[in-house]
Amino acid sequence: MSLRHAILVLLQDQEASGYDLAREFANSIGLVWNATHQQIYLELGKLNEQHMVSFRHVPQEGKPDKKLYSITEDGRQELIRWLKKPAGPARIRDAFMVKVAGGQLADSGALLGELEQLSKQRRERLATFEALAQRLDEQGREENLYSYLTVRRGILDQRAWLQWAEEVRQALEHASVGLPTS
Amino acid sequence: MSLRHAILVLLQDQEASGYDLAREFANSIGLVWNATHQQIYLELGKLNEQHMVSFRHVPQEGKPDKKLYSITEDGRQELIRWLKKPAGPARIRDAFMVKVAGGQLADSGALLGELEQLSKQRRERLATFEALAQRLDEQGREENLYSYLTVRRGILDQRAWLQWAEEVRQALEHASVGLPTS
DNA sequence: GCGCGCTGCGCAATCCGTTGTATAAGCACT
DNA sequence: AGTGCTTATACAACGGATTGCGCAGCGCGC
Repeated sequence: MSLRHAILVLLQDQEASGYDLAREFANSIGLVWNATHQQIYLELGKLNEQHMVSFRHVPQEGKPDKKLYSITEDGRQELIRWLKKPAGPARIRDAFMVKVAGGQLADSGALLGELEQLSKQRRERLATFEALAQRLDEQGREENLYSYLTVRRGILDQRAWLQWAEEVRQALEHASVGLPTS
Repeated sequence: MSLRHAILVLLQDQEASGYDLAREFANSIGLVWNATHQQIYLELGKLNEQHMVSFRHVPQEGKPDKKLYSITEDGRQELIRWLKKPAGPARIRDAFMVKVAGGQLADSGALLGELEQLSKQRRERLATFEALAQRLDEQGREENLYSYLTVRRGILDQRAWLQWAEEVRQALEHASVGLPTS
């Protein structure tokens, strides 16, 4: 259970609403830990009850009011405590990979189409991360060291995936030559 | 929910016991989809009720009896149906990455130690995958195409991680020069 | 004028997944 | 003789995660 810790890490830099956090989970941190808005709102509620975060109401015009959360001293202590003990093993659930593994039964054309679509998403993400890395570098890499390293992980991950996708594309195009396209 | 589909993919090649599957989930497929033995036994039970797998009792001496499961025609149909529809997004839970992102509060020394340990595991995995890839290649890459591509994904993933780890190591060693080790 | 998408919050039900416990036999080490 | 690992299966309890639903107003395009 370290969704709470991921939230605390994000709140360390700046106060944020549940909605803000949900967006960050969909982008940057999403590469490493994902969560939906329902999960985040629930966890923020629990963290508040346990005095690890506090919030202030911010009325807005044209938009719904929001709650801006910030980390408390208790929250910071909990984060430090958690950082000290070894992290649990990384877990993944990649349905597309399962499909590739079972590819004999699949339609190569459909698989290639899906691969193209995912590649497009990965290329976009790569561009975003590269821009972000450059920005952090210009601002001073030392001050943003941990953010910079996290983004680097994202970049290397996207590149590795895209390289693999290229291998798959070539292999499947070869394999589907002369086969029915259906 | 595609633990069931991962199981069906594995059973496509050969019949296996719950224990066999658990081992495969801990190794090869574990890179892509992980599951514990309890989860697997439970899912096998459900798959059996829904006539997607069948099993035969195999009495053993010196060891407990086992149930060897194989995929049925219904199971194969379900797999094909699932392969046709687009895969859900990949999900990850990497607690160590969360720790790096929140690294300002952490002890660099401890983080470096954990990094070393994880690197060792990754290097071992890389060696296993490289050996497996070579074996598949010698047996004929065409016949084992989908297994080969899955293993390639594993190799590229480990290499990318190790490259990143090297960057982190250098950055943290720089950063911790002159700082208190506590 | 109508639908769609974005911003923003939240509840409820159900399903998935983890953790703990249990049984049972052989083998290796101390 | 005791401890712990491996093979092999399984139940029960709890907590985490997904899915479905609901409210609410603004802006954009057709």
